[in-house]
Amino acid sequence: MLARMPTDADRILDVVRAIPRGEVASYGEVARRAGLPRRARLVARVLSHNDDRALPWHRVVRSDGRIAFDEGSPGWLEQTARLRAEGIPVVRGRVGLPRAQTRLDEQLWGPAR
DNA sequence: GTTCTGACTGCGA
DNA sequence: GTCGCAGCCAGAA
Repeated sequence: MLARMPTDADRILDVVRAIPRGEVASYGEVARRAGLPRRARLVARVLSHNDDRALPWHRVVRSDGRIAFDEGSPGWLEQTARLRAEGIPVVRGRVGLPRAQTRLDEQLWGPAR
C-alpha cells in the first residue's frame, strides 16, 4: 500500500508524543525536531486543532518555559493541571523545570543528535 | 489571489 | 524579570 508521506502535522504530533512523561519541550523545539525550523506557530496551530485526548500537548510550552495561554484561561488551567499530575511543578504560569529543555534534547533524541 | 490571524521567537531596552 | 517590536510562515476567510 502507499506509504504516504507524513504531513507536517503528522511529524509535529509524532514529536509531541515522543516527549517523555515529566518533561516539557518548547514550540520551537518541537518544530525543529519535526524538521520544520521557525515553524513554532504551525505547531501551535496543529495543537489547537488536535482532538486527540491522548496527545501530551500540555508538555509543550513557550521558549521561556511559560504556558502559552493567558493565566487563568480554561486552557491554562487544564495544562497546569495535567503538568502537575505528571509531577511537573507550575509556578506563576511557568513550568518548574528551568533546564528541562536542555536535558530534553539528550533524553529524547540522544546526545549525538 | 489577497488579507488576516495566531497556543511563537529572539532581541534590545 | 518584564515589555514592546519585528520577523516568520502556514492555514483560514
